[in-house]
Amino acid sequence: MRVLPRSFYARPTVEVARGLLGKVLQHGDAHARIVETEAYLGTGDAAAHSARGVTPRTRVIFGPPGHAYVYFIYGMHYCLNVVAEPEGVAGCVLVRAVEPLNGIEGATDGPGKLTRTMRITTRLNGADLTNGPLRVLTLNHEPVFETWVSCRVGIRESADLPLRFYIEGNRFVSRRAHAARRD
DNA sequence: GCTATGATCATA
DNA sequence: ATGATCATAGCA
Repeated sequence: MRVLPRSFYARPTVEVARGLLGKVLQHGDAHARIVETEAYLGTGDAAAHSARGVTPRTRVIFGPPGHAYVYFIYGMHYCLNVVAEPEGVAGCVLVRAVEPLNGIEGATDGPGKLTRTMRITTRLNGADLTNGPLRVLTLNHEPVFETWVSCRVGIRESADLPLRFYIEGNRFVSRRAHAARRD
C-alpha cells in the first residue's frame, strides 16, 4: 500500500471523484475503502461552496490539490472533501461513504457517519493527504468493481447533474438513487 | 453585530 | 415530517 501522489489530485474534479473509488482512507489505525464520492466543480456549479469565490472557509478549495477540506454542517456533522485541480483552480470531492477495513467501529455509510466514526473534524481542515495524519492510499491489488453514476444527494442547485459516483453493489453506499446508470 | 440557512441523520 | 444545533455568508 502506498500514498497517492499529488499528481493524482491535480486533475479535473470528476476524474478525481471517479479515481478515488476503491482507494483507502487512513486516519491513525482506521483504514477504510472509499465506495461513494461526489464531485463539486469550481466554476459554474452553484451547488459548490466555492461558487461564490474565495472566503476564509473556501480558501483550501482553491489551494494546492491533495489536501482535505473539512466543514461543519447542520450543527452536528462534519463532511470530508478532497481538494482536486491544480492550485488556484477550485474543485473538490465529497467522500460520502467508506467500507471498513481495519480499526473501525461504527457506521461509515454516509458523509456525516464516516467522519464521526473515523474521528475526522475541522481540526483536519487543510491537512495534506500525501503526508500527514490523514492519508489516501492505493492497494497493490485493487479489487475489481463497477462504477455507477447518479445525481448528487441533498442539494437544490444543479441537482440533475451526473456527479455522484459509487461502487455498484457495495453495501456501504449511502442510498440507492434513481436515474442511476453504469459509468 | 444579526440572522437565515444548510453537500445530515435518527426518530416518528 | 421534524429536531438537534452552529459555522458561515451576506447584509446592515
